[in-house]
Amino acid sequence: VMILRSRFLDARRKRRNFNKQATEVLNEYFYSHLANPYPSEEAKEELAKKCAITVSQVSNWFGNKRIRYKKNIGKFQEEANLYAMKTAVDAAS
Amino acid sequence: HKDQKPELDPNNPVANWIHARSTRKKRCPYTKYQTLELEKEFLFNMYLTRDRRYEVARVLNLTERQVKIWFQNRRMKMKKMNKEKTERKEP
DNA sequence: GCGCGTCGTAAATCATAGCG
DNA sequence: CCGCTATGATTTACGACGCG
Repeated sequence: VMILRSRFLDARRKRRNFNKQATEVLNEYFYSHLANPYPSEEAKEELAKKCAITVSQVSNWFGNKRIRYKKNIGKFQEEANLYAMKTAVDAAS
Repeated sequence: HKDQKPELDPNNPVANWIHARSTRKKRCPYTKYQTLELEKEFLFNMYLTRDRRYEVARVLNLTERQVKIWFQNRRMKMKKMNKEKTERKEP
């Protein structure tokens, strides 16, 4: 019984990657708050709405992003520059 | 020649991300048997008495602290699952 | 003060998507 | 089609803080 249930729950691990614009929104927030990339509950709800995903998924994304960024800052440097530039352009316009 | 960013250290922003625990046990995944028994116990009751916790820990070769924390995490998981269910029906 | 509760998270691990 | 890694989700383990 428990085995059946655990298989059912594992089915939730069926996933799709988030679409490009959702990832853009999340990355924009992450890199524009790089000194403290911990969105409040309200900010998470707003991001969730903009990305058409759940608040839990937003939390998962930030958890994964923080740890993976920290583990290898170099790998993300290019991405960081890209989003820093983008937000600078947005601020100018 | 220097941009005045009061709160941002461009070379290592991670240094400001407070959480940096050093003396923590490495996570060790429990066996299928341990998880199954913990789930059965959870089905029996979501909250442990002290005696029950001692027994479960002894039988599964876990510490009482591990069993306590497993139940805390399991309750959080259940809460999350319930929330997801109700949110997919109401709005 | 102790002891166990929740909440949010780090870090490791899991499972698969999806690319080359 | 196949291996590999990127990615989203889940699992242990705590710190912070609350309550009786």
